[in-house]
Amino acid sequence: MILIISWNINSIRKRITHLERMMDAYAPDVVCLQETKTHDATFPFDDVKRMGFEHIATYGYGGYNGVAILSRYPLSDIQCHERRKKNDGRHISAVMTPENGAPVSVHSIYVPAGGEAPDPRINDKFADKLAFIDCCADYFAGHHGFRDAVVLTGDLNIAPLPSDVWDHHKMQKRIGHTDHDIAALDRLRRSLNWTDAVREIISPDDPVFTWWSYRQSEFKVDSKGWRLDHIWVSPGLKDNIESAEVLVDVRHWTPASDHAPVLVKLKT
DNA sequence: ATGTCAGAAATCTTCTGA
Repeated sequence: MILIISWNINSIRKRITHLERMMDAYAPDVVCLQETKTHDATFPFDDVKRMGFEHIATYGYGGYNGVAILSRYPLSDIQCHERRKKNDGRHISAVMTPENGAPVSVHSIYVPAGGEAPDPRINDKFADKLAFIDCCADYFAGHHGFRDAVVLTGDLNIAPLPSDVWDHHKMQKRIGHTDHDIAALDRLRRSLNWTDAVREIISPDDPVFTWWSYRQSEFKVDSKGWRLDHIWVSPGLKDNIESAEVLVDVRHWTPASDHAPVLVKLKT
């Protein structure tokens, strides 16, 4: 069994006690983080190692972005990926080898949010988001050697299904739920014939959210969110999905990240 | 336009990104 968590932590230094609490409560084997918001020089390596995660891969980018992989098991072939010719701390991967299991390739990805205007012709940030996703799709399509055991995780900043937002009609013109977003995410999904692990377990008819805005003063964590964070598996792992859930209660731990972790268990 | 966070650079506050 491999227990994987993906979490946009919104500053690992601000959230270090929450990270420890989550490790204790859910005992994951590997944790993929996004928005660590720290240079590698100020990454809290000692704290994370003390939690039992001695194998750490980080790709920091100062006060913004930043991704990491924290593992109980050895990591090899750590790669910080340049995407659309920018080195801005948005994609890291490593191969994790469990004690009594086969190696698994693990990816932690932070897709650009995309700004406000839902038209890539006038909104450079949105065009950059779509270009980033296409670069990831090209990369995975060219890496058939890893097809058997790959896990893609992260804040993909897209909610693809009507049940992934709290009001499908209202959100169709909002970045993250536009036709452009959904088409781009589908191109990425087809790049390696990925399976959306959460939707294998939870019916596509049921609302599932991983993000709730800080800006809604009366936000209801259970009812008014978006599913922006995902864990996908390659075809070779599709039949290994044992369970999947969003750790909604973590969104209530103050001071909270605006994202809740996603947890998937894989049979090995 | 608005709401609320986090980090940076420079202060007792404003900016940027989300």
